[in-house]
Amino acid sequence: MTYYYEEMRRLLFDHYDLHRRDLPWRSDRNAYKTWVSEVMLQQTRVHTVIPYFCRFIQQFPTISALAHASEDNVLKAWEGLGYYSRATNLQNGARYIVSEHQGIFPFRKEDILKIPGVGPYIAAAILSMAFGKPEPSIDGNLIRVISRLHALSGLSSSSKTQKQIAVIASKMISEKRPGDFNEAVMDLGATICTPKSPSCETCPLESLCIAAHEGCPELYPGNKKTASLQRYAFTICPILYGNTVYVKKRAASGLLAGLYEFLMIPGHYDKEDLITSIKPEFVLNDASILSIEALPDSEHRFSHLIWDMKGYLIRLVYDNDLGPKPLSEKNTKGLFVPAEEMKSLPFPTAIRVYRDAVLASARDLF
DNA sequence: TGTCCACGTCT
DNA sequence: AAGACGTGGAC
Repeated sequence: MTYYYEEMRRLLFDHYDLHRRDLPWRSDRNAYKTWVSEVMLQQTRVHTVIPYFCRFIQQFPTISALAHASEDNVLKAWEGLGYYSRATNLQNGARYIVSEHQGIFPFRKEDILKIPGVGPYIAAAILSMAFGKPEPSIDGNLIRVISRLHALSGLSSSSKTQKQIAVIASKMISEKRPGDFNEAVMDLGATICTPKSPSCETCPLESLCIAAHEGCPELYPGNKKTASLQRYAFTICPILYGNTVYVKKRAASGLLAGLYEFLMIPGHYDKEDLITSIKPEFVLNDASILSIEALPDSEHRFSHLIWDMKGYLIRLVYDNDLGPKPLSEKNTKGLFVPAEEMKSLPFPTAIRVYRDAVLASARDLF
C-alpha cells in the first residue's frame, strides 16, 4: 500500500516537473502572497485571478500595507472579482496579524486557522506551500482526482465521503515536497482531470485510476442537485445633479457588502409612475426633476439569485441655489459625488452598465 | 439559451 | 448544518 502512494507521487511529480504552470504567486513565494492568491482562487479561475493578484500585490505589497489601507481601496482592487467578503476578511486578517503577531504571518496551524477568512483549505495551502508542512489542501481538484482514482461513488458532499477523502489525502501527500504536491494536484485538476471530458490519455496517473479504467471518469465525484434561481425585479435610478451623481454604500454584510450602488427601487416602473414610486423612499425637498431618460434593461445572474433590472437616468434641478444637500433618502445615507469619482469607488459588476451610462452622460455635459 | 465549475468560509 | 455569497468562461 505504501508503495502504491510512492508510485503515485513519483508519476505525479515527474509530470509536474515537466509541465508545471508558471503563475505569478509561484515565484518568490511567501506566506502573504500564498494567502492572497489562495483567497482569490476560491471559486475563481486562475485566468481571472492573475491580473487581480499582480495589481493587488503591487498596491499592497505587505501585510502591514494591506492592514493600513482604506476599506474602499481594498474593495476597489477587488472590484469585479466577486465574493466581496473575501476582500474585507483578507484586510481584517491583515489587521489581526498586525495586532496579534507583530505583522509576521504565523506558522502554527492553530494560529493560522484563527485568521479571519482562513479555513482548513487555505490553512493547508499556506502550511504546505510557504512552510513545507505535509498538509493536503482538500479542494475541488483533489476531491475530483481522489474520487476518480478510487471510483468513490458517494456524493462528495456526504460526510462519509469527506472523511474517506481526508484519509486518502493524508496518505497521498508528499512529506518531502508537500507544497509541490498540492500544486501538482491543482494543475492536474485544472488541465487534465477536468470536471467534463478529462484528458485521461495524457494523465500521469491514468495507470492507477479506476474511474479511467471503467471508462466514465466524468461520473465522479457524484453531482449535487441545482436549485432554480429566484428572480428579483429592481429599477435602477442613477440621479444626476449637474455632473454629480447620487451613490450610497451597501450594508457591511450580505449581498455585495460594502460596494456602492445607485438608488434601487424594488419592482419595475414605467417612466410615468417613477416619480410617485420614488416618493415613499426618497425625499426630493427643494429639487425638481428636469428629465428622466430610460436606460437599457439588463439582467444579472448571481450564484443564488437573479436581478432583473430596468434603469432610468434622472436629472435634477434645485429651486434654490444651495445644491444637492436637501435631497435625502429615508433611513439610509448616500451622497452626491462628481461622476468621475465613481471610477475610484467599488461598484458591483451587476450595475456596471448603468455606471458607464452615467459616466458617458456626465461627460456629455462638457 | 442554460448549466456547471466552484469544498471554501462564514453564519 | 444548510444556505449565503459573484463572476466569467466552457460547453
